Amino acid sequence: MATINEVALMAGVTPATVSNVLRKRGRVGALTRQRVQDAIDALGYRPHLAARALAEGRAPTLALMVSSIANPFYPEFALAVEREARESGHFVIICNTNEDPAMGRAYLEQIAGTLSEGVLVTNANLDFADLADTEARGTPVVLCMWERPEDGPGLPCVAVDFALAGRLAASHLIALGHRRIGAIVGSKASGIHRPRYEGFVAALHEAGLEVNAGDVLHAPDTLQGGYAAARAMLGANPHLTAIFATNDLPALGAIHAAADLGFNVPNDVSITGITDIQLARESRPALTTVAVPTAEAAQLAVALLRELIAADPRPADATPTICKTSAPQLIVRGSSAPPRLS
Amino acid sequence: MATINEVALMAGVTPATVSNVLRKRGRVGALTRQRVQDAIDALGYRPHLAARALAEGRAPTLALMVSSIANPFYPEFALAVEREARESGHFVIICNTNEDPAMGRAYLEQIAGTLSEGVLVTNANLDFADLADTEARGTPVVLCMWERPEDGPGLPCVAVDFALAGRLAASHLIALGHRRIGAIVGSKASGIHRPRYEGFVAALHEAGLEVNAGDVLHAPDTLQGGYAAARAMLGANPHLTAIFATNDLPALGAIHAAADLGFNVPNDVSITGITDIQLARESRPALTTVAVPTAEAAQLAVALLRELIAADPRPADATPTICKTSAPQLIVRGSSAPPRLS
DNA sequence: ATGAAAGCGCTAACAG
DNA sequence: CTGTTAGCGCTTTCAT
Repeated sequence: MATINEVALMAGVTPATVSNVLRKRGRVGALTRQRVQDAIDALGYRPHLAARALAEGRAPTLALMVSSIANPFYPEFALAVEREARESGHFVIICNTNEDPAMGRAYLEQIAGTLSEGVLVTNANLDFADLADTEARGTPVVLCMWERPEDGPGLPCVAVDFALAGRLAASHLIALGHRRIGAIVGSKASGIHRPRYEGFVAALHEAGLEVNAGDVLHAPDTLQGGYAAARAMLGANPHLTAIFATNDLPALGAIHAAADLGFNVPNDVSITGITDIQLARESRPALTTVAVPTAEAAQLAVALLRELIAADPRPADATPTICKTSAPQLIVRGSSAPPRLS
Repeated sequence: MATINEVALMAGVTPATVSNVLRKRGRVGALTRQRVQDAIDALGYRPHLAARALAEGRAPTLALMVSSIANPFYPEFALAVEREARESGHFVIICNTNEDPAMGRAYLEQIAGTLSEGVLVTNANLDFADLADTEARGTPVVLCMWERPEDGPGLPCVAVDFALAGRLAASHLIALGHRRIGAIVGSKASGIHRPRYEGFVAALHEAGLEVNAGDVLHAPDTLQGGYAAARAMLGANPHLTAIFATNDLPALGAIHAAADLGFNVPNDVSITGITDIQLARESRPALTTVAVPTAEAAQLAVALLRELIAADPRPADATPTICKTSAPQLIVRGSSAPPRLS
């Protein structure tokens, strides 16, 4: 790897001039610039990013904390994050915590502020204290897609109106004529998917419908989780005509369960999800769901992170920014229909 | 962010001693070590990774080049890569090329050797010349899951026996009694999935079966691609009793197409894929496929990369290592069955 | 318009 | 066992 010194030597200038050429700082003669450029090309010189980071007192990367990139939701999110991060020349380091707070802490301690200039956190099961520490140590942290900002660690956050998402899905089912609607609620950690469920409940109440406790099941936020829950639910309550799930994956699992039990989806039972992951439109029947602005959230989160980085040193005691995405939107597909007349 | 100097100052020692404590180099008195440790704790000191990288002449990250992390295959792969990379203290930077060679080049030029110590390449549609340049500039590059090492850029490679994979899937269908088998072959770039298809053809020939040119369709390596291809294929050749796809995603698409055309899978038509992505076992009917050792390949690739990094300066004119994974394995699920008697 | 010099935070000899 | 000294490659005033 050629260094800036070698380039300078070859071009007969000092490293400072080479640096100026590189940063396009203008204050360089056309002829000199050409000589430098030639040397760069001849040597195949590329600036050493770690060195540059050190000299500039910044870091060229952002850390993206997720529980597992293999969870189908995150790849789409990560892609959008990377795209936006590139705008400011940042690279994205992907940090899988595997749901283990200790692993999350290890990541934060190692790279926050030393290799990554900022940290983006989605549902990675991290200790709030670790996040607060990171922030206190001077590295901006932004939460994204957090269910309830008000219950969080009090950090800057990009919020999605998940309550509205729940409400939209429920209203759709109600409008179709469903009166007995089961709910599969993500159970991971405490409170996850609470707002979605609350939106669901609110919509039912407004329509004068009861939420039967027996029709609400908590389940892991996975296909299998939804499958098991739906199986149990449909087995116990054959009068249900619809199932509301707080996430797409369990909803998809519920569709499988219904099929296995001999129910036709959507004619015997309607099923809805929330998020609109790729798979939602690609499975059969395609899933009626409430699309959450994933890419927009990612973009806003990175932009916010960037602002915080630029605002260094951050104004003390400022209340953390909460930034809202545009509203979630109902997407009607093949998994919902009016209930059978019976 | 506290620096090593501040720690040293507080502990009444020099930075060198602090460094020794950090690296557990032993040559430090118990009492001094304690004082240093206390200072570290008091200050919340964390070593600056960029600085360390610069001083050590190495980089703390590995670059993972993929075309798009949103392609369902990569997340599983990336997860395994990260897991293995952590073993040597490396972080993983995810580089989505979006199928654009120019974008791939930009990534390589920027981070190879300056922020990343090594580059892991899967199917990211990169110019071979760019890879060769990267390698020539001194940054180890390892190819992984490459279809045909012999046709590649002549770089170290972790190879999967994809021909065998094709053969296994085909043999399975033949053993079930299928005689007229269609093929959906990934068409992205030239030659992708060639070995898989060749394995398929070989198995058919050995069984004395013809490959009817009309029964072979090229399709994009996606669900929709497989859907369209299968629809066309089943529409034109109703005598087909099975479809062999060179990848899981198109196979899954084919299942949907068959269903939409009123065919029962597997009773009217059997369908097989290759890879065994998560979705293969989670969709209905679950996909009969040939599992490729994804995690193992990732692990081997990172290990190989590590070796090459350690072997710096690499022995010139050494022929690039080719490292083989264990064999792919047939996984029979619900999408394949004997053909109807008729 | 270009050069000289200092320093970012850390590590790695080598001395003592 | 601990301190001294020199960088790693780059940027950035401040001179000239």
